[in-house]
Amino acid sequence: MLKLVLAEDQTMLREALTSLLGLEADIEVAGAASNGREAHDLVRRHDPDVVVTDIEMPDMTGLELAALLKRDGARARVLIVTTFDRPGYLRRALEAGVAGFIMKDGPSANLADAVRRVAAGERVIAPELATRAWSEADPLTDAERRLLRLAEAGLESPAIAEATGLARGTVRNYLHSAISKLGAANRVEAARLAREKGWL
Amino acid sequence: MLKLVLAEDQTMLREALTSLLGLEADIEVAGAASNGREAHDLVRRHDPDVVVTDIEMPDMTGLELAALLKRDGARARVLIVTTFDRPGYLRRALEAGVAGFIMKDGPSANLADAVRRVAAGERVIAPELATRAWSEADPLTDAERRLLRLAEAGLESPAIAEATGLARGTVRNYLHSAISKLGAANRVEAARLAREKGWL
DNA sequence: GCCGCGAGGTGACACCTGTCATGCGTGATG
DNA sequence: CATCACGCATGACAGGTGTCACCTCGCGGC
Repeated sequence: MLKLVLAEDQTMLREALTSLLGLEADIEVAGAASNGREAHDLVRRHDPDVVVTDIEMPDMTGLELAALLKRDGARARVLIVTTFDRPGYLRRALEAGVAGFIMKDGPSANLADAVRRVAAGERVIAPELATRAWSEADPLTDAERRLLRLAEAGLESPAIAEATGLARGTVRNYLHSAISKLGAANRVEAARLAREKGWL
Repeated sequence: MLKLVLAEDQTMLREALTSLLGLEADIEVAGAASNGREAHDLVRRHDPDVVVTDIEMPDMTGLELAALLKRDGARARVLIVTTFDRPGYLRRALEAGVAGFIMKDGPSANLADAVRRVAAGERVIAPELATRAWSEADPLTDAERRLLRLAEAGLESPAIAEATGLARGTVRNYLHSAISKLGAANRVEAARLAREKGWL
């Protein structure tokens, strides 16, 4: 019997997956959480074989959860199930030592199958992503990422400088650097591109 | 027996919902589509009692589908199931004559229930949204919306002017108008706010 | 006919932005 | 010790942006 913990913030999908996985004869859903922190608690309490988790959740993302479980030395193997085919996500997931990474766009029959294979020690990666994961590395520095996030929200350079403690000129230098690394025409496009790649 | 057609672009959720609704004794899922256009075909073919649809889908959104079915004079009643609690979406949905509007964040047990009530002629609206729907009307004109969408992608005024056939000055006038209507500091923030309200 | 109105446009001004050259510390590496 | 890279900063310039006052043209109402 495979014991698993589920983390997914959308209630309807969480409950639907809980029901469907529960129907499998060899799988038992020990707990379902709506964010990473709750999931972390559930893992400590139930010591499951597999953790199935979304990425984008409030409070703690699935990627942060995976990194935390790795640090804990938890026995559970992590299977990421996500909406977004952002290469950066897969890359960060692999760095956090996850055992599987599949997409919500794939057929749901894949899910139980992936859970079994992950539990058996296999590594399961959505094939359409496998080739792209390492093809494009995140070229941004931490500072550039931070400023891009602020620019994305519509802050102007003086406001960003204020918020970060940097000089206005430095803000523009960092953004310039990000813009040219990404091949964008301006900060707005740069933020959009970085977000699409999963680098933000 | 209630016959229904489902439209949802995320394969995993679509299949999960199809299974769960199929388990209900009084509900039959006649077809499931991954976008609005496919769903429209399925409705014509199956003439269902209820259409359960997501909003944000490629090719044709759920809101466009609802409007189209209304124009067709289709018998089917439409139940929107969405991730986003954007007041503008609910408002547009009501204008398109939908019979129900619930959120994926609600418990999945609600879904079958909502389907039955919608089929029975009731109107079902997620209570947390009902009060907010008409509280804030979309103040934007069509031109402003179009330009905001382009600005959001990172285009600059000359490029927007080129794309729309307007003069550069006019582009700035429209954006200025949108910015001040939304109480934003610049076009980027304006686009973000409008998107959050469901006006874009 | 003419009045008003709204869509679209012009021009000017202060400020923000993207680009680039250049400078100054500090800590690592030879 | 020298120097080299790196993080942060400055200054200057062309061009984009936000704001505002004002113009023009077409069209429906009176």
